[in-house]
Amino acid sequence: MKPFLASLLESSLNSFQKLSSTHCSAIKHGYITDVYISNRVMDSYIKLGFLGQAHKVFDEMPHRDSVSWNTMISGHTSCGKLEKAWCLFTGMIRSGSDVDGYSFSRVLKGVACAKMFYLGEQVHSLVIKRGFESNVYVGSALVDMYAKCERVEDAFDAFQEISEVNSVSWNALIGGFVQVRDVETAFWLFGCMEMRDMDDGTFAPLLTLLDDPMLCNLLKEVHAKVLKLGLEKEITICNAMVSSYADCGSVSDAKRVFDGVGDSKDLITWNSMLAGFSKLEQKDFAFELFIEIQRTRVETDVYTYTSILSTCCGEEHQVLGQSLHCLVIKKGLEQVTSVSNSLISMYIQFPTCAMSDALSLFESLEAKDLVSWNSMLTGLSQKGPSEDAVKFFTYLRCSNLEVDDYAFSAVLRSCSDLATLQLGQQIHALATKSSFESNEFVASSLILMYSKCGVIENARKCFEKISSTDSTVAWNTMILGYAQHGSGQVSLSLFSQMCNQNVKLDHVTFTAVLTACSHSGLVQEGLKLLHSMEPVYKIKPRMEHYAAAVDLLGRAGLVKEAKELIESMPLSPDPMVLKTFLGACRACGEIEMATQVANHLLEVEPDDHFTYVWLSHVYSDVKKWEEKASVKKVMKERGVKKVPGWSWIEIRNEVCAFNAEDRSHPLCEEIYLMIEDLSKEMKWFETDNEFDDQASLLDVNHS
DNA sequence: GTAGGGTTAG
Repeated sequence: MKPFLASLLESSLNSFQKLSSTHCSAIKHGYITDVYISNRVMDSYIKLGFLGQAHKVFDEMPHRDSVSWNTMISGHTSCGKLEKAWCLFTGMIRSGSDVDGYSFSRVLKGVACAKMFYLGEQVHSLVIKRGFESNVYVGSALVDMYAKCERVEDAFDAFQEISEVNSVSWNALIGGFVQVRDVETAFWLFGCMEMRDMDDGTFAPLLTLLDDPMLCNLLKEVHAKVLKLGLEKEITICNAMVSSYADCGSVSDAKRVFDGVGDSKDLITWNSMLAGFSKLEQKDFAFELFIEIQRTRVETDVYTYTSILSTCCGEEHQVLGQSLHCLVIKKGLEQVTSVSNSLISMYIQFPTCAMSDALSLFESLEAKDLVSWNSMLTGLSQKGPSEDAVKFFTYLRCSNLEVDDYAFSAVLRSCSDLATLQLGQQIHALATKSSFESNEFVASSLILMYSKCGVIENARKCFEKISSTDSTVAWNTMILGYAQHGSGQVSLSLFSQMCNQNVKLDHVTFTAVLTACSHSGLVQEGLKLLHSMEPVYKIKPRMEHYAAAVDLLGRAGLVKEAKELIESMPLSPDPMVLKTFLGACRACGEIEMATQVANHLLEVEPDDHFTYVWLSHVYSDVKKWEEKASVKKVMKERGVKKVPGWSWIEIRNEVCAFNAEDRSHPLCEEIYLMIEDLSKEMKWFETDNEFDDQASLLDVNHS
């Protein structure tokens, strides 16, 4: 009878009805009292996902053996119910049942998934007590538990206790080093492995470490090894490889691997390629692929939507983004935190008034996480008003979430924008307390904040405290800080240090050094840098670099050279370059040229108040009152209003804002008397710093 | 009847 029932149970694996009728017949024939039969019934219920039914059988069993306990333990661990699994495990010990290798490996799996390190240590001591540490199953489960808890040294110790390690033991150990992103050790261990032990479980996690263009050659070596071992058809390897090639910047290699998978693609293959296109700014390919996924009727998931939503940014994708939002609602994914976070950051990046859409999404999201908060905070710090970003930061601190490096970095950028030193210092103290002071992004924002507030020595201190010496963003910010402070030579010497220490340069580095040259009148140095960007540093000059160079020439009074530079540009100059040039014309008194450029700008950007105001200044300079009046008239006709430039000063935690000729302050008389005194004093100290007394267009800040 | 692996948002 036993074999009959066993085979019946086997055949009823995919049907609850068949299984319950078999169960009934087992009860009817009295076979359910048999431990073996009951264990099989329990196991089948669990496999069909009916844990409650299995538990009922377990509770009603007159006799239980180790298999009964182990089956129930793994039933609970595999669906994440560690607490219940742990109760069963301790119950098993109390009942005097024989705790064996199966029990340990299963309970350890649950502990690993829940990352309950302290429970894991307790199990480990029991493992030693009962002499199971050399058992490859138990040992590998221990390695995995320590690895998942990020205790790589303990994982290594447990690994060494295993008498005969196999590929699973190796993979679990390497997985630990992958998780803590210790590339060196992970690859060292990989080098120690025998070829025969390497399988898909070895390569897939290792590949996730290769996510930088600098590691592209290593990626190709690993790829070659995969081919050598004949593992190139393994889907997990292919999926990881698509992501790695994309992260290393090679979209063509990613696509080649993706195409090589043929019809065996699973959802992760599609999602990896989609994320790759999205990351590498191949937006059109991403949209095409998304449509192809729909066409092939592959069931999409959360990953598919987060990737495609992050592809939609900017004006051209606004309508598409909104349609995708509808699709998300239709699919019932709007309350999934990661999807909603993608929607929030998508709306924030849309150019037209999308902050309120983002905010209403944020407010209606039930399970907000740190990414949700930080997305909003970053949006507010980029689009303003900065005061709101600061308020939002205080709300975040009142929530039960821990403020992280993203949040600190964003709110400090708003402090820079507001130039509120005291508030910035308070947030600096908070960041230090939370150990984020040496984080490259937080430190860079601190550098920015102190530079903007004029305390360059504190900016330098923050720069010195950064843990990684190769942080491009930190170097860039420091260079820019000195540039704005008028210490161009210091900026240039930092730039050469950066080159000597092989810190990666990017386009921002050049904007910063060109600004430095511009503010310190280092014309030749600046031009040399601009012209060496592409041939020496392989970075193509962008519009902002030309604008900085035009500013450099303009401040030096070399308006003809500025004109020639614009004419020699490989790109046609954008309004920013032309506005900078307009400033140069005004400074050099080139009225005709200024009029020409301004007229062109008035055609391209008729709604921008900037050109009208500057052109009218140009005419005032040379007392051409009629022309000035006609500019004002056109401005009025077109309904363009001057946006006043505001300045502000922080006094005892309070920000006082004022603009030109402002007489609204109660202490106005005294303030103006003080300004008069200071002006007199300044005249005494007037130096030969001729390049810094002209307002730079690039520095103009409006609130 | 035991242990390991690939995709997302700030």
